[in-house]
Amino acid sequence: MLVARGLRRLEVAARRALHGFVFPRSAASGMALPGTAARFHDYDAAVTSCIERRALREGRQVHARMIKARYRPPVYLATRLVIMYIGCDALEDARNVLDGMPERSVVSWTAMISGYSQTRRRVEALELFIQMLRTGCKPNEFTLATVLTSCCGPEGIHQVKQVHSLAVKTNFESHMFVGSSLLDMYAKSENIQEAHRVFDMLPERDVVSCTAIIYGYARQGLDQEALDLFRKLYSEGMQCNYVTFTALVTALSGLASLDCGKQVHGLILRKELPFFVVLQNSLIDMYSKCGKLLYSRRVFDNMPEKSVISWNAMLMGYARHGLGNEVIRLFKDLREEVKPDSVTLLAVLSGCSHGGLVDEGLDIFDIILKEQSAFLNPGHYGCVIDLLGRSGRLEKALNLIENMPFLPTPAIWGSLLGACRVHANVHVGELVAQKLLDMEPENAGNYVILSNIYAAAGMWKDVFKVRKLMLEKTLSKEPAQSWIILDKVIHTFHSSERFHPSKKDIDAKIKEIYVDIKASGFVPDLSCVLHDVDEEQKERMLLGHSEKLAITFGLMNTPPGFIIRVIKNLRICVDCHNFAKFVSKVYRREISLRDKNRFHLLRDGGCTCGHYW
DNA sequence: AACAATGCTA
Repeated sequence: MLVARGLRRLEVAARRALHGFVFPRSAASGMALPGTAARFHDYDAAVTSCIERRALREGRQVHARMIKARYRPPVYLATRLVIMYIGCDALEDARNVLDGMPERSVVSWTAMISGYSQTRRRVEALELFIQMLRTGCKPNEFTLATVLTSCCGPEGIHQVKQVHSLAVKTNFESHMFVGSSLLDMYAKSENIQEAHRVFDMLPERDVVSCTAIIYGYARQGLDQEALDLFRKLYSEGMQCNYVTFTALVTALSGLASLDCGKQVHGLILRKELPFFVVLQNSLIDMYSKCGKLLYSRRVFDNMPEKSVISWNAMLMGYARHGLGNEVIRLFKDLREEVKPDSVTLLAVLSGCSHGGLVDEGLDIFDIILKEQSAFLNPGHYGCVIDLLGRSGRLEKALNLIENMPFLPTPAIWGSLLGACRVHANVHVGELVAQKLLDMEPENAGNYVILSNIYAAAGMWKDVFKVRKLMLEKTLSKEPAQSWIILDKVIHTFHSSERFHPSKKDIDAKIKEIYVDIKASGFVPDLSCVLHDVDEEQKERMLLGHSEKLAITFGLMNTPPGFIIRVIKNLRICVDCHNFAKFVSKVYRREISLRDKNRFHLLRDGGCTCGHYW
């Protein structure tokens, strides 16, 4: 029985994955309606049949027949009606039946709460749950597991804690379904310690709880921890299904570890799982974030069925790598297969921006404005402002911000400020910076860019003013770090790294490189240093940047001709970008640099970003 | 009646 249920769940999941959550409905009516003299068993059989076939129209007829015959269904049968309506996505009808019930069972309440939960109507789910408690009905393990999935709004953590305490009182805390849901919700509200504590308390570790905790780490960006935990649980014999692998692959996208990614992909292939769109989508994304677009494309091309997300993941991959023409080509193919959504449009605009296809991007934006403007959100405008900024049309960008149907977000102003830096426009830059500093006075990055703009214009007095402002506010930015993966070992570097075991060798090598590239024309960009120190010290500080250390380490530890893949957690600094360009030329090495936003592929002194990022 | 679930830009 249990096994059969498990298999059905799997099948349901597979169908959902394949058909994008749309269940096939029964086509023709094949059921005789209960007659006027019908009794409980006749109605029960009819409603059950409708539940199984998700036959809404017939269900309504049965319900109407009951009313017409003045038949008052007992709690059980009325509950079945609620379940029937929910299964047919007719939530309002279900609610009407529930509200009309003189008595309700735990099952009736829970079914309705579950209906709201599954359709993301969280507020209604929680309100109904509270109403249920007020009437004195005691929740059971089904209710708690269900209602928890609705505790993920902004107030989520408080709600989770309340339901948690209720679970403790009712002794369901360690119930597998309740516990899994609980740990997942803690993880979703960024409370991974508590999530792990709940996980450790569960009587056993099943696929769902293991997957939820691994996903929890991956979602927080604790990718290394997610991978380590998977390794541990896997060696302890944990069961895996396609959701587990989806979680794992997501963690690997964050780590950008191509070797681990390939290894896990191999493991997945050996498991001979049936086809799941979701898992394949995560593989497309993983390979593109590891810098292997060819593999992404191979996964993409081999999919027997694609969802719009598959296309979007592939588009984003091309966009991240600055391959604008590929984005536009794939977008054309996409429109013949699926309906674009707002993420598709974002990917296309972002692809045009990263690929330097300014006019093409603006044309596409015009078409979108005419045909699908309902899809547009501030993000799309952000991409277009970036596009205008790239081509130096800063006034136009400013104009668009003022006339768009949204309030500008800090990110949008930030994008324009970056453009002002690239095009050395102090006038617009000051204007934009003023808005931005008002909105996020604590964001150190904005001060840095403004001071870069002043520095590029030689306005040293103003540079000093901005620095002073920063010092007064004692702002600190997220510490920069870069990493490189060699032989499946992750080597992480921080600025002015002091603890790496190869520190001495790296220092020696970086000085050697410095001499070589300077001889080829490299000039350090001192405006990248914001500390008020003398020039010699500035040069020394620049050499300590984490991406330079990682590149140097890669150059030392890989054979000639080997591509150096470095990942950075923030945007790459101008001086380091220049450094990498010269290294690629002088040492004849390709360098793939993934920063927070995109890939830079440096080859023979040039970069795929076109020097705008 | 119930737990985990892919893509998101400057």
